[in-house]
Amino acid sequence: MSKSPIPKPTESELEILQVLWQQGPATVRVVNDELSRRRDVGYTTTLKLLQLMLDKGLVLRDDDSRTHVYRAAVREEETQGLLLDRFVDAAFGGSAMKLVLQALGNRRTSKEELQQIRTLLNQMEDQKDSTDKAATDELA
Amino acid sequence: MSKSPIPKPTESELEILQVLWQQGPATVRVVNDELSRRRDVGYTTTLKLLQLMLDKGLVLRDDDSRTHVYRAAVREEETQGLLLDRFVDAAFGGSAMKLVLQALGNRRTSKEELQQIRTLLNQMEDQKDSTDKAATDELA
DNA sequence: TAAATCATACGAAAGTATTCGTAGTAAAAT
DNA sequence: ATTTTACTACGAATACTTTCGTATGATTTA
Repeated sequence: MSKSPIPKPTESELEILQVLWQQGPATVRVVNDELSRRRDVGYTTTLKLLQLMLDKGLVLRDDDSRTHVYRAAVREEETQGLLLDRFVDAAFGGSAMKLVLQALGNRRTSKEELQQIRTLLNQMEDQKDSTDKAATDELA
Repeated sequence: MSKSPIPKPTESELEILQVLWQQGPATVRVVNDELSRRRDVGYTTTLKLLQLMLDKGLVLRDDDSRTHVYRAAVREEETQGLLLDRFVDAAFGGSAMKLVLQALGNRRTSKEELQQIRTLLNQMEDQKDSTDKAATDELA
């Protein structure tokens, strides 16, 4: 069995996934109410989108009761990672570094956040060191 | 006169912009040859795309000679910044930090690149310090 | 100079995404 | 019990993107 070939969500679908990731399983009405806070969108539009997403395997639904409950079928980090890869290719010619520098540079970032990144950086360097050592040991 | 409302480039248009940013002004043929290195694309398709981009104001062209020369009308960093903002909203619910952590986390990044980020981080902290000090001075 | 090559313009088909109207039906309100 | 409200299904209109074929004309080659 191979992993399901779930397609890349479109922009609208992503909007819905955000709601489901944030709120957990929800009815069409709840999703639509949430979307409506941001922009004008008809109920049946949201319904149709959720139905299409069900077909694509992006969401699952519980239709035990008449009012169906939808939930995300794809994990947040995984999906974001996938989209990020594509985006880095499309907009930054594949250079994740350029993207990171842009994201950090042109933006107000709090000290706490900077520290968070620093911590991650340290972890990565540590790991790289041990990797390098392992590689050296290999050769010995 | 207000600034032109140049639309967000589509994925194909972005591909072309990448070429123009990298190579500088180029003919349709050059752009198409470059695109063809990556995927199968007809000459008139590239031509049409460039013509549409001209309409939208994404590129400019010099048609003094029969073989037109196109060049990007939008700057690379600016466009990337714009797209990045949209992407952060669409895929990361507006959290640039989550994006950066993802980008750094799920990827092999060289020591040099890590150092590059560290340097940027230091610059940002310095700037933040001086800003804080200025704000403090204000209050005194 | 005739034929082949190379270029642009443009219409239109094909593909994909988004939106909404309408029909049908179940549940709730009166 | 009848009316009103809430929900799903589905077709179809609209919009946007991408792709290509064909017409037309200029330039180069034989």
